[in-house]
Amino acid sequence: MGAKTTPGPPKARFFIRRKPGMSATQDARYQPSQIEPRWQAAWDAASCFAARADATRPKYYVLEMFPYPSGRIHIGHVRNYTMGDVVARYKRAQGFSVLHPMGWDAFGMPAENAAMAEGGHPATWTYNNIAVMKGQMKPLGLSIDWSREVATCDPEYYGQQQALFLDMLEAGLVYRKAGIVNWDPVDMTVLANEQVIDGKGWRSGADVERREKEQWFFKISDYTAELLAALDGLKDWPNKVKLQQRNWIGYSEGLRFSFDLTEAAHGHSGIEVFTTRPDTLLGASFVGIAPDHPIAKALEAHNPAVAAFSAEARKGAATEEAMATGEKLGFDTGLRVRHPLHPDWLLPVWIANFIKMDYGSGAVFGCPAHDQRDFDFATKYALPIIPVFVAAGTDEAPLTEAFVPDESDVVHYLRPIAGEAAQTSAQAVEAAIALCESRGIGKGAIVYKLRDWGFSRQRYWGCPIPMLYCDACGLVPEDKANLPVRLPEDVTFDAPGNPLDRHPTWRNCTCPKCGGAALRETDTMDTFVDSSWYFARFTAPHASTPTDLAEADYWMNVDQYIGGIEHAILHLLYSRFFARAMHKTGHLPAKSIEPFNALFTQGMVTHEVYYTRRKFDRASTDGDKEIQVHVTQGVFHFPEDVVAGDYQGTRVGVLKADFDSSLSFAQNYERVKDDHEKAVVIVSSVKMSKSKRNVVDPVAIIEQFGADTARWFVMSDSPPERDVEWTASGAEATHKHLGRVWMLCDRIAALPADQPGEGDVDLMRAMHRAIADVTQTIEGFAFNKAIAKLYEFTNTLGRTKASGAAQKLAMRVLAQLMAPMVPHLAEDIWHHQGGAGLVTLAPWPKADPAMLVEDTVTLAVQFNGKRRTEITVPSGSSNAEVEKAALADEAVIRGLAGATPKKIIVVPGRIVNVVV
RNA sequence: GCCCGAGUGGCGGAACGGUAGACGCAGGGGACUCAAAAUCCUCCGCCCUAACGGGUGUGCGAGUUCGAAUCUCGCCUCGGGCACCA
Repeated sequence: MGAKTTPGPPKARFFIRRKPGMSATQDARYQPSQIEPRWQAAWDAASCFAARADATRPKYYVLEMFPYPSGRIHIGHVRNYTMGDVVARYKRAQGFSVLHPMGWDAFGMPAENAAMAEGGHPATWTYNNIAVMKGQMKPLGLSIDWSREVATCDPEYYGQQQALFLDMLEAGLVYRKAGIVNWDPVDMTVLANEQVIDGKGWRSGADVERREKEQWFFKISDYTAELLAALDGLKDWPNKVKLQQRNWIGYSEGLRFSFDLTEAAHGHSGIEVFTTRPDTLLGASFVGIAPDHPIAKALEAHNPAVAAFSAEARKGAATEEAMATGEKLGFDTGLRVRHPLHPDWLLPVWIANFIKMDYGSGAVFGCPAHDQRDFDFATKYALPIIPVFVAAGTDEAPLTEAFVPDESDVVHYLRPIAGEAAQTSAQAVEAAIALCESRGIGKGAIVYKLRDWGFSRQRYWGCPIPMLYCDACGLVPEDKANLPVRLPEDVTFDAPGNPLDRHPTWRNCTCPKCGGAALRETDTMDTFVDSSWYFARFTAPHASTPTDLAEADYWMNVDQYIGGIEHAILHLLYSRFFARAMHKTGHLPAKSIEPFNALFTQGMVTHEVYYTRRKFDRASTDGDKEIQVHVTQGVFHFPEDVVAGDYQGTRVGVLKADFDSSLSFAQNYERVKDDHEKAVVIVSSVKMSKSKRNVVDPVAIIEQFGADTARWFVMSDSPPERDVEWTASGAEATHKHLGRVWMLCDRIAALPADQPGEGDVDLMRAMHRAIADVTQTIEGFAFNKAIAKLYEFTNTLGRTKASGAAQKLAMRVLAQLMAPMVPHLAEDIWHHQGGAGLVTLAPWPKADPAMLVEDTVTLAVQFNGKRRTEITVPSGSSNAEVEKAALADEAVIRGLAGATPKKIIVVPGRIVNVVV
């Protein structure tokens, strides 16, 4: 931490003073390290957080996306789980029966990579990490029902996942087919389309190759239309997420029809295409097919020139460079098709690299005049460019680029198929589809970008797919009685590829159908399968079926789901599909096909980056010459090694090793500012990463300041959906504030209960206002505003002269309102103020509406909308009374200078506007 | 290229179309102290003024309105998502 005031923990340097009346057990200092473990033990002893299905109470299920057990908790985890915990504790106090579970997304490649790098077994690595991370999370005091903890790598979990798989297989939602897959050459496994980012594997970053392979698929396409339509019903999801899902599903409306080949080729008499622009059919100049189109494949087998071209086109399609430059490559097959509207009009058939086999039918008709991609292609290969329409009021002229107007713009059709000469393209498309259908040329069709989810992975550390290969019976599902199909423990990671393939005996098994010898499937499931149903498993984590319907019926749906925006597409779309599949197979009730009622996507925790520069010369070559080049390299520093501060308006730093604490920061900086190896440059906040060394370790924070400080800090200032910057001074200020609250509690506890005072009504008004505001802001996920209100109320309470009894009451309520954010401190205050039992179990306070009304109200007075002065009137004054009071005001009289106002607008409780 | 979102003090951020800058951080001044830390008081958008007070101000430009940070239109900048999708 770069604190320039207090570099170390706030220990022996505090001035300790005992006050009369201080309780014997209470020290004068706020010491979270003593308070926090004590109250955590008290919560455990009272099993405050065990979720019980209680038919007499409303339930509330709050869930944060479960973590991958990487080995250490991150400050982002702290923010994520604290948000969930604030909601859980608040809802519990509101009388809900709350389910707030935690588990581990425990399968996946890092465990295997660790086994490869360091030896050992993925299971050992994973379970060790879980133990460490759980140990780091526990001190946060999260109100989690740990009895429901699950790890997806536990056979108890993945065995039920296998049962679910078998049910889905039976329901026709799983199939196997050969297809072109995305192959990650580094991780040596298949990736889903969603896991390919800019042509690279989402984990390895390696260029993804296209390979043909037998794959297992989930039939997500059965639900495409529904998954799209149901997004509209998700009222409490961020629009951003719904939009991303909509784009991903990718809805297109158009016409599907065939071009007849002049001569049948390799058993094909025609080429089916899909188009969203049938209105441009008379602008056709070629038909393009994908290199993987069946006709192209057949030609390839007979023609080496086609084979050479296709090989080039396939290679190019996957590389980033090809996608960036967008170079169009084509090969004229020599085949010809007839235009459906004019059988004598022949069009050439080209193989083109920009056409994808897995969208539409893998073939398009090219209309260069109205599609930029086709235009580029036609220009390169000298194909005709025939305009179908022109902008309204213009004549036909040679095109330099494709003319693609907005679909709601009216254009003038030179070569219309149907409809008026002047119409929008949306109207023309509709008319063209109707005409084509009536003439038997194709059919209106809807096409989606979303494809089935290929989920087999050639890895060890995943859920085995419970299928067998029997010579006699073929592909056979494993008998449910034999589940779980366990991963073998004796595996090696000394060679690339899947260790299950290499295992000497694991594959050998008995066919449940015929009793003969069979071989197991060695592919395992994508880890996204594991996370697609864990929320349902939490409702009955130890049931002997995937779920227990009675429990699922009580607890589902997840009322509030909280997690990162990075899961907007993959995890959330898969989970929505799984919920439907689980309903179809009888594992979830109908109400749960949309499993997450409300979704909240939180921002990241960021930190500024500190670096110094190292300059040196390095030998290099320039052509044949040996030369010296000057190199500048940034050297990153950890926050705890830097003292940051302000120097002449710029935020800069000094390395702690160079810092002389007897001098001011400016003096320190002046000593190093001309030395680039010592003067620390600070760049604004970015996502924490190990390579930039701008990481803040939550464990260190908790040790230094306590869990409550960490919790309060990550909830304050920034709205939860936005990124929050972690600053050393901010964390320290938070700690000081909590210390002040603690001292205030101490002072109020020492007051005699019968001590008289004045301003009780004002204090009670402030208290009820605070209850109302904090309640409302927590409900709205505006935790930063809730905290601002708590600061305000604390300041009021700190200044009040009210009676002892009123102050004690206000202090107890303050503890209750703070409890969701800082539960340990709240318990301590509650205890010292004589609150009954645990504040965690106390019912949430209710604001008295009568106490929210003030006696008087202050109104601003404007002249023509500009604020001039303000007046105070009794609340409930009529508009006429307010107007009279305003006109009697000295500043208003002065401002009017004898003139008569044209109009006076009175907004009750808000404003008076005098129009002159 | 297409689709979203956001621009408010030195900083994080508040503001049912109604007193812009709540609350916090940082900073200035003061009290206490031999001193420091801690604590407390106080000031704090910018410009003019000794002060009272006035002007100006929510990325830029228009518009709607008695009144716009907020609504509409057009720009600019930044961030995010998708992308040879037929």
